[in-house]
Amino acid sequence: MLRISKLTDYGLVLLAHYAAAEEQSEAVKNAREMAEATLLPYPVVSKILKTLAQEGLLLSRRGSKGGYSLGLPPKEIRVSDIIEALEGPITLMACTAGPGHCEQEATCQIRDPWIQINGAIRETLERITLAELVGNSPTASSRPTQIKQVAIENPRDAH
Amino acid sequence: MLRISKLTDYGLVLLAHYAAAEEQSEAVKNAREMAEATLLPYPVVSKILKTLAQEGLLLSRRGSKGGYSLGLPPKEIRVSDIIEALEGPITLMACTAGPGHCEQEATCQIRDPWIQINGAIRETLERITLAELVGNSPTASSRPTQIKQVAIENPRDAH
DNA sequence: TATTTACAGGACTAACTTAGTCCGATATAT
DNA sequence: ATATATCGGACTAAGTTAGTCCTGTAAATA
Ligand code: FES
Ligand code: FES
Repeated sequence: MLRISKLTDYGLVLLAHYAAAEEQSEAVKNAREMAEATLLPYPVVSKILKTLAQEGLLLSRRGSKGGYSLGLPPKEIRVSDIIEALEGPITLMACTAGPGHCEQEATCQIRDPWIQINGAIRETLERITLAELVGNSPTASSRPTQIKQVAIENPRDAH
Repeated sequence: MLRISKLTDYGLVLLAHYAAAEEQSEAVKNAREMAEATLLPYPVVSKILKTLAQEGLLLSRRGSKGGYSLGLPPKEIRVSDIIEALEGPITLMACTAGPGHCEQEATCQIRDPWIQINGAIRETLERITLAELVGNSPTASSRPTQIKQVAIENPRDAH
């Protein structure tokens, strides 16, 4: 079903909350506050925020009055960055990750086009930022947000 | 990691073989022949072909000299059809499948944009056919195959 | 008609992945 | 000192996936 894990989904939701909080200059929120805001279990929220901090999407401050705040402006955090932080590279299948990952390589007819498809999907996710996710696209008021698709060049046409 | 299951991957590969076989008027191939061609275990191939036949992407003929052949011309089989046949609707997360699937709905800020993203990815996969996958796009000789991305309209701009 | 071939349908298992919990250590503010 | 919160990682239960196997049925052939 071509899915993203629940934890990653939570991560998106959590970062969206941080982006919204930042607008109201309440940048620092700890894991407990976020758990309450999202109705998610505290240990789960804690685990996800830790990972996001490791990956630089959040800044952490320890100790009393500690918590997390966004590590970058919402406009500079791409949806693809969030997904990659929580579940690694965006690859639909083993063989799109690089040579030697797929046992079918020897007899496979469709590796190259599939790599192109994978790239198109990844680029779609690269073109959406956290700012757009929470409705603060700089273009939002003037025209519809365009998530432009990337043209896929068929490698078989290249010669 | 945003993945497609191995079985679905195999299904793509198998259908690509059928598309290639059809060009050489060897339309009917049984599961054993396909297992040999792809180096996949016979039971696995058999299981996948059964499902694809159920879903109408392959036609089956039982008995001696039986086997499977494409149920539609390669140009009319979309990559999204194949994925949906083998793993159900293309939904990245529970909440993109419809209301009532996601426990976060009550507090969620990002459901609408996420549905748009999901749609863009699905449409990307709808625009690629099996014919293009095996290199027989009608446009392939004249210009690069363009997998056009779908513009995502931000629902927040709609009013 | 008997036999062989091949799909149909579905039960079943082992391996793997994911979701979620828990704990001891460390850093910070008061 | 003490309370607060993150850090880092181990751990478990539940769910999913990949792969196998078996019995039944349809078709071709001799
Ligand atoms: S190389 Fe992996 S499916 Fe083709
Ligand atoms: S994440 Fe499911 S409704 Fe928002």
